[in-house]
Amino acid sequence: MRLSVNPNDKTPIYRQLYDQIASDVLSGVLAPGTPLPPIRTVSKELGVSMITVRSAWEMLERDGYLLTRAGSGCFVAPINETHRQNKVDARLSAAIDTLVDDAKALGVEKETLLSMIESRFL
Amino acid sequence: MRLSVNPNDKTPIYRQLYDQIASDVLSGVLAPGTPLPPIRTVSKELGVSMITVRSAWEMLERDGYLLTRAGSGCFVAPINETHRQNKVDARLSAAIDTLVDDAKALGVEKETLLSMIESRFL
Amino acid sequence: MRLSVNPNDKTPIYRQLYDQIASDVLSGVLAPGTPLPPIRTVSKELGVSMITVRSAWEMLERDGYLLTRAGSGCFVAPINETHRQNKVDARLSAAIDTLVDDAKALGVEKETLLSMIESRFL
Amino acid sequence: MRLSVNPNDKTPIYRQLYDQIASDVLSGVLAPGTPLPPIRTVSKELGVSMITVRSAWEMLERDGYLLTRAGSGCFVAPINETHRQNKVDARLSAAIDTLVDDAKALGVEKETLLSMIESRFL
DNA sequence: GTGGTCTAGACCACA
DNA sequence: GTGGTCTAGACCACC
Repeated sequence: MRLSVNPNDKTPIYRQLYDQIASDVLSGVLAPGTPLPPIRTVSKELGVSMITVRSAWEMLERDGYLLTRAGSGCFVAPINETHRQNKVDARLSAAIDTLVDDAKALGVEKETLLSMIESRFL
Repeated sequence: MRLSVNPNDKTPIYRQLYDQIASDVLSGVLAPGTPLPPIRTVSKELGVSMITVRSAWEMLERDGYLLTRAGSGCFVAPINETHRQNKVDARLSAAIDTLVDDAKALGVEKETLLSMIESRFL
Repeated sequence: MRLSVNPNDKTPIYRQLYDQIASDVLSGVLAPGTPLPPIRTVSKELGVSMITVRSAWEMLERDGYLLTRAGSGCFVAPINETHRQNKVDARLSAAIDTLVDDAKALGVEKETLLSMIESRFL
Repeated sequence: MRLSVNPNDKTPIYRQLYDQIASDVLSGVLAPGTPLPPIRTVSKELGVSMITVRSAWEMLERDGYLLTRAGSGCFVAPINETHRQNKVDARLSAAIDTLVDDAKALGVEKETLLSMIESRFL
């Protein structure tokens, strides 16, 4: 698992961490049961405060991506395959809706948009 | 021109205003030279502070979407066609990059993504 | 709205705050749209850190009890009546299940339990 | 005696063990004098650390539920009938107070609460 | 003025 | 060792 953080990005650090781990869980890169490195370790390696890391972990647990066992650490939560698929769809759908609405507002044709996307998908 | 604002949305109000007007200018819905309603009118109709409206207007002027003529109000700025096209492309490109990166991180295939988008484009 | 906190209680302070406000929203004591006092004010009055208060507020927003508008403050969220009733039921049901399981494990009869409860309900 | 443990539960493991045994002693399922399995056995069967089991046992001994005879292991402590009844009452009373306070805070009527409880007691 | 985020410490409970 | 909670500051964006 490779975590990285861009402090200059306008999206909050804890959000960047959340997104990376959530993606890895949803894509299967992080298998259920996998232990995560201790908060303090992540904190040191990324050069951010423990609390910032914790904040991301807490959101991840709330949303069902992680399980934490006090005293032993955090683990990737088991996830039902249909449930996983639903979450992937939901996440993509939201992003797509935003993009499509934007394209419509700008008066961009469907074909134009699709070809732009295709060319980006390498 | 129809402006609307959702105070509960997480995106700042001045940003919501900015985006709507910028889109309308770029798509041609608002033709160059079109006068905008006075700030105080917009402020009252939307129920937001004049300061908020002004900050959106200032940003739009800074980015070349509006012109202020002292004493007569704000007008949609003239815009060069290639310039317009560049801005549309830039804006869409950013959104597309985000979406494509997200799709990749989630392990979604190009075909799946394209078909999802196409179905949304009604 | 009267908030109070007991630092000696084993339940975390942010949880105590959460419970009080959630109850007041669910019972109707806090009507939708009611503005909450600023975090800093609550923080000072209760003698706890701003962050502790924020943590409670954040949970409340996540769970749909509060809406926050950056720059203007936090407000009690609108709530559908059936939704409200569901939440009340869910919360009581969980507490009841715990109690009944406990009573069963201790070998206490239904009648005994009911009379104990009735006598407490003044 | 059936002990079980859920490591994902938020209540500490030693507490889960404590509660189960205390309940069994108070309800009479575990009669005074009954020997408990050795700590190492419990530890292996439940997949938890010996230290965790020992800390539960120590707490149970401290609270008068168990007796340790050096060299022969742990046994359920003798218990006076009135003493037993007092402990049962104290434990239930605390749980009831919490529930009733919660119900009051939520504006739930006594009758509603009692009927909810009765229906759960099958 | 408001809330949102972050830091650098600290203490406790749990395993 | 681990995570859970809390403090006392700070800076920023928004209204």
